[in-house]
Amino acid sequence: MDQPSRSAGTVRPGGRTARVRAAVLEATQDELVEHGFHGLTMDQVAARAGVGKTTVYRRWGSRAGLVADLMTELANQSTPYADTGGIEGDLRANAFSVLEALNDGRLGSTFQAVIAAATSDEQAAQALRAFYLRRIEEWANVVDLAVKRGELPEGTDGGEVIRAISAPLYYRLVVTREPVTREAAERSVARTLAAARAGAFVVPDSAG
Amino acid sequence: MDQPSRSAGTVRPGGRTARVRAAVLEATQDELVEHGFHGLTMDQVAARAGVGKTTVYRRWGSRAGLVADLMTELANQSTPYADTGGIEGDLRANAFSVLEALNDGRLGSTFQAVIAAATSDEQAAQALRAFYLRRIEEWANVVDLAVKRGELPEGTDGGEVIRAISAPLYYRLVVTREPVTREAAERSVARTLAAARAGAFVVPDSAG
DNA sequence: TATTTAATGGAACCTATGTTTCGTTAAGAT
DNA sequence: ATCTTAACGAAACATAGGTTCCATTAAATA
Repeated sequence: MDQPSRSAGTVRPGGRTARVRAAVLEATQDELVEHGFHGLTMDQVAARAGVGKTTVYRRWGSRAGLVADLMTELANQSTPYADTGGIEGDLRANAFSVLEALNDGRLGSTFQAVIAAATSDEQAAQALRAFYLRRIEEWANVVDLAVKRGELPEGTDGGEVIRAISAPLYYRLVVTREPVTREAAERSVARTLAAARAGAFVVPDSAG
Repeated sequence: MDQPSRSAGTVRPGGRTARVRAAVLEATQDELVEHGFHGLTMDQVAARAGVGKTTVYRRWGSRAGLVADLMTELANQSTPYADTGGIEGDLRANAFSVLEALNDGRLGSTFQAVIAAATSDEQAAQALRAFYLRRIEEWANVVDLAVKRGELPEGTDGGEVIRAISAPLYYRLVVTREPVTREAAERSVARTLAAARAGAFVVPDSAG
């Protein structure tokens, strides 16, 4: 096979190629909603997208390649951090955006699929890591702003605060598989904020 | 096919049947370490276990069935909660036991596999949920003891505290796929404890 | 130790998944 | 408008993954 996903689609990305990609990613999401990552097949995706399966294999190579590309696509649509004027509002905005994403049929299924894929596929793992590290970095800004406003102690690690907001929600989604509720999101904010105010997110070697 | 994993192995569980199960679960773990859940095949497992593949299909039915059984087996080996005499020591003991498990080649691979399987298989999802809810319930005791000793506020939700200890570690393992370090475990304890002392884990309707 | 039959396992079998071939279509360039 | 060839897709093909059949082995019981 000619290199999947490398050569194909780069020289003439316009028109047909773009339409094929959109249709395939769309179909992939639909299939993930209905069958999960384990039940995802290249064949079904191709059929659903109205595209030759040869094309799907050529450009994406494998199921993991499909979900990795999907994740990359989502990364590009990432929304900027909120600025509500106060750290509590900002963190709530962050928690609720995660909450909504996880409970959205299409997005939630997609996240779970990529998480599953990433456990045994390096390509998917990288797409996943890239997505979250970018998102964390983006939202860490709200913490820096809060520190400047004097709402949180000097040296508070923004990235860690943002991780702490999301962690309990993903833990419920993927580990204990309990419903990810609005209350869970609110509690996560309250607890993270309590710890942050107590200085538990201050890193040893960062005093400016 | 006769009902997989229902009828088989229950009437004559001694001798050969037990040896087959042990060999198959052992082989499953080995395969998970080497190839991950996606690369796990019934065929390979059977060959590695030195067992007919018919047997594997008959008793476990699918890859998800294998990892679900593996998880059930681990649940039975679950160790009781620590009692170091202080809540900080107890929570550290909990965090370190999670840390060790996730960084252990065999256990870590197994957890990741079950998590992956659970995203699209209900049997695996149930085994996973059962394992963690049991573990959480078990360790929640250390929080109740701490409340009785006056170390934490009345009404502190033990299950939630234990979840909060683990969550950041699993989040790193499975979502951002960053290394799960000793420092991460220690930070998790410090932050959870700070929030707990501030009363952020007190549930509204539980004052005794 | 003999009997019954649960449980196993080799081998043949089948289907879905993945690959290769090659003719057709249309993007991009002139 | 014409040309070049990237990209697509139908169909034939290969094979790994999963299933069925039935003879063999050995638990459990007396």
